[in-house]
Amino acid sequence: MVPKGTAKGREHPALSEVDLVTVLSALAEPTRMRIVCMLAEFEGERAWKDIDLPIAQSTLSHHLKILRNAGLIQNRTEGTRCFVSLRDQELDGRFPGLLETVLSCRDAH
Amino acid sequence: MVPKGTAKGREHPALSEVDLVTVLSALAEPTRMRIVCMLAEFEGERAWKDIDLPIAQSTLSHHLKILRNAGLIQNRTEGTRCFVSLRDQELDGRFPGLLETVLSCRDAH
DNA sequence: TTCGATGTTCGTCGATCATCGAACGATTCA
DNA sequence: TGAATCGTTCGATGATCGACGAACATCGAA
Repeated sequence: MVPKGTAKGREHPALSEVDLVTVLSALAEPTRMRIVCMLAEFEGERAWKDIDLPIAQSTLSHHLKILRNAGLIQNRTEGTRCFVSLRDQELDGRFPGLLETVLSCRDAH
Repeated sequence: MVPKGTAKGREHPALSEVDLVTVLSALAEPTRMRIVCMLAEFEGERAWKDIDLPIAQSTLSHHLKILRNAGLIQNRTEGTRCFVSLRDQELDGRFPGLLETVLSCRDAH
């Protein structure tokens, strides 16, 4: 049962099926926290390639998968390119204030 | 440099030295989340012995240590007994709204 | 069709983690 | 002093995690 629209196996779970602990686990890792902060600053999509961190491509893909499974981000494919963005609106519906609060705590250093 | 008041090596870090990711990591585990929720419901101290979960004593002690190191809880010794409570006020000073938001998200199932 | 670019998946490695029982240290009580 | 209680620490075990390179799949361009 592979989704037909996207050839690559990226799945975005319904947020109703996402657990709070899963979200916190996704955020409880420095690299992933950086990614989420980076996406929050840009208020929109960010190209996959523009996420430049000192890690291997496969490692970045791994982290993005975890963030995706936690309902924190979503992917959009355009040809061979890929764009990433936060699911902040939906997330706020499921966990009101959570992402905003975490990000504000993070901003305060 | 062992604290003299408490013979057992329980240390409570200054919240200024606690990292956000550390707090999230501490919360990102089902058993520890249950403990924090349990303490939040009681608005005050809870006796160590009254934290009855289906885990071994040593495991519980381990989880409490992690919560302690993350600045989430504090211990008070009275004779041979031990009482645990949230550091919610201090925590709110360091990470405004964080604990409250997380707990409200948790309450909402 | 062949090539290059883009992400994902696979297999592996070392590190960290949750869990337990056993041993330990501190304290109270007899 | 001796015994019991309470909580921590130690050591071991199996599971999970982050990291990487290599292989793979998809798509656009030549």
